[in-house]
Amino acid sequence: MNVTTLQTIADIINVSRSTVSRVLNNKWERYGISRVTADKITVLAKDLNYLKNDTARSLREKKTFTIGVIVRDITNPFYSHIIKFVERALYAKGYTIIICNTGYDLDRESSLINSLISRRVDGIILSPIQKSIENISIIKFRNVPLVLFDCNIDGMKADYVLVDNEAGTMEAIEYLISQGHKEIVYIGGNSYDSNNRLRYAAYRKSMQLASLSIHKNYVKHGRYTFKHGYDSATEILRSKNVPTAFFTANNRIMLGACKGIMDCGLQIPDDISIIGFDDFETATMLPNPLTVIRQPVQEMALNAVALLLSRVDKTNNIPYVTSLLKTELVIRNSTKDIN
Amino acid sequence: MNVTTLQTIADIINVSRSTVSRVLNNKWERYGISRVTADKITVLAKDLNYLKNDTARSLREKKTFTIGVIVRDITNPFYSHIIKFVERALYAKGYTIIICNTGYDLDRESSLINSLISRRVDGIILSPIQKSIENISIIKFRNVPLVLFDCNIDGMKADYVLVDNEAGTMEAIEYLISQGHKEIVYIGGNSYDSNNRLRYAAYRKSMQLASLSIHKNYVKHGRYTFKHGYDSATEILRSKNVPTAFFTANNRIMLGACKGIMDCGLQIPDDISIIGFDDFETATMLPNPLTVIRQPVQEMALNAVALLLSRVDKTNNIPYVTSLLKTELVIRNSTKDIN
DNA sequence: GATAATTCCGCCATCGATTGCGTAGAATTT
DNA sequence: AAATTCTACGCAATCGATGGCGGAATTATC
Repeated sequence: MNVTTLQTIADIINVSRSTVSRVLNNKWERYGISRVTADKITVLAKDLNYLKNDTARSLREKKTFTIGVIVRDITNPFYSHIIKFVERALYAKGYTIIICNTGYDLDRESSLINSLISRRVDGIILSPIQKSIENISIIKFRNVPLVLFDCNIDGMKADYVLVDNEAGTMEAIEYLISQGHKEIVYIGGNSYDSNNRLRYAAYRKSMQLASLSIHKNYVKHGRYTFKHGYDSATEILRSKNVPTAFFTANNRIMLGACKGIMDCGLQIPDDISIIGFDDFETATMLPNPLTVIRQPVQEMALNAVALLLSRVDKTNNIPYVTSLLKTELVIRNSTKDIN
Repeated sequence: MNVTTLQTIADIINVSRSTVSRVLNNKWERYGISRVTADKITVLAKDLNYLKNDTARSLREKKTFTIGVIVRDITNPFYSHIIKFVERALYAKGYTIIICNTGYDLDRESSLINSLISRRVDGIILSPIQKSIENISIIKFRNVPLVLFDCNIDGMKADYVLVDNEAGTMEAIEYLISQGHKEIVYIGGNSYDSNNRLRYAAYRKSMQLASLSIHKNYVKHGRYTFKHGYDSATEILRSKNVPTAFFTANNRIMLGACKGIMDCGLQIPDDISIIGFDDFETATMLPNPLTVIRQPVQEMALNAVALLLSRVDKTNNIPYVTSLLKTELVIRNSTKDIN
């Protein structure tokens, strides 16, 4: 049950633990330790299966080589892919990540943040809930390096990694309009969510630019869930005014809407066209592959990591950066030209 | 930039840090500290935003309240759901989880395990690759509590959380047979993977029990990927012997196979029936909702957590436990009765 | 032979929190 | 008044690794 520590090794070879530490950290030359001693230590450490104690090292160094990553929903492929890339990039730099899932719960987010700070993580990558302003303030108050992604918090100066929601949405809506659609539905997320607000604003802007009016029943805000997409779609399709196209604000809503459309006995894209935010694996699996707005997931992850590490490494006061990435309209086959 | 420590508080109130520690850990009564002092300390700690330093505590207590969770592919919904439930359950018990993604890479798994042990995690939940035996030995050698899930390693005694692959597969195959299918394809994962081996064996057994022969081109082992499913399905469907039903060993393969079937111009379930392992969100989204074998994800997660914590808490030597959970055949509409 | 220059490494404080053991002073008992 | 019992804490060691400063021992130089 006894674990090998520096002292164990030091005692056997009859040197001090400083010497052992220096050797095992490859600093023996700098400290003028003879090759003979160094070799003895190296060999013995291997024989004893010595593994450094990171908690001790962290305490002493005031650095844990740990990054906290907080997302809203780990089961959403958008986030799980982000996590995958973030983990990979950070691991390559010697960091470990602690992943937290808020499930869009503000209290939970707050408590997770406190826990991460208690653990003295070297930085936090956070996909905040819109109302997270106070939680975020705590992080800043503690001077913990922070990168926010996927959500803009009004009035909160910080480093951000975001996509250009406006351009992405407008490209999609204009594409629909170019195909002759005039009755376009918007099914979005929480009305206070920044992504949703921006996407909605862009939708309105595009419609306005084309002098198209928006039927008031054609806008549904709600949760980013399958159910919301499904319910909204069926409600609209069962009303007397039936639109020709749908725009959905995320992958879950899109899936729900598709299902709703199909359950109403309508075909995509023959009866209804649809475009949504987020690409995902099964987008190509529906009877007609879905046209989507792809977010550059890997790039977002890498940018977030790079931004964070630049804060972690240097104590410099770079001005806050917002990395605004472009989306891509992936045209498949879920819209129909009705001109 | 200075952080509040116990000493900071102690100095201001003129007590020792022991006293502060005892108060903040709610042990002041036990140590006979007056309520007056206790209150002063509590109030001041709040005023100064004191947050305990977990690295220090971990070092002293030889306990980190951290659990490592290693999965093969975090972007697979099966694992991301497991993680979600594991995280939630452990968080409720005061633990934080470090998530690692091996991507089916053995070296990476080894290196991740070492890193977790260096960090002195209190336990590890591992979804191993089949060849992980040496990696696992390291964990056992270090005496780190361990639960393996989703994969059985031959000859490795340990705590396991598994599903009953045999019963689950047989139920599915027998269901197909009961519908009159005789030509049933098996598209599986890596031939050395225990899940795949068991599922394959069960498939053979069911076929044999029904006195059905297995065409040698009707068995495809490979990677657990969309591509493998797609390629296998199209290859088989383009050959001269066309089967009537497919069995697929996981969600990714199933999706690929479905796409392959559709791309060959065939309909599910009219032309081809299909059943696969793993339930997933989009299973209901295809033209015809997919009949699948559902693994009890939440139960698996909770069992793994419970098992692990029982090892962490007590130093007792409970004999190894294998928690074998039942699957459920979720009948939707991807198979056709051809009797 | 004495001093200077190397070579090689140890001492000890430090990071922050957590107890086991002990004790000063007040209160109470005999 | 002496002895005993409480009350209310403090002291100091400990967890394991790190690094500044210093110094003994050996070799080189004059």
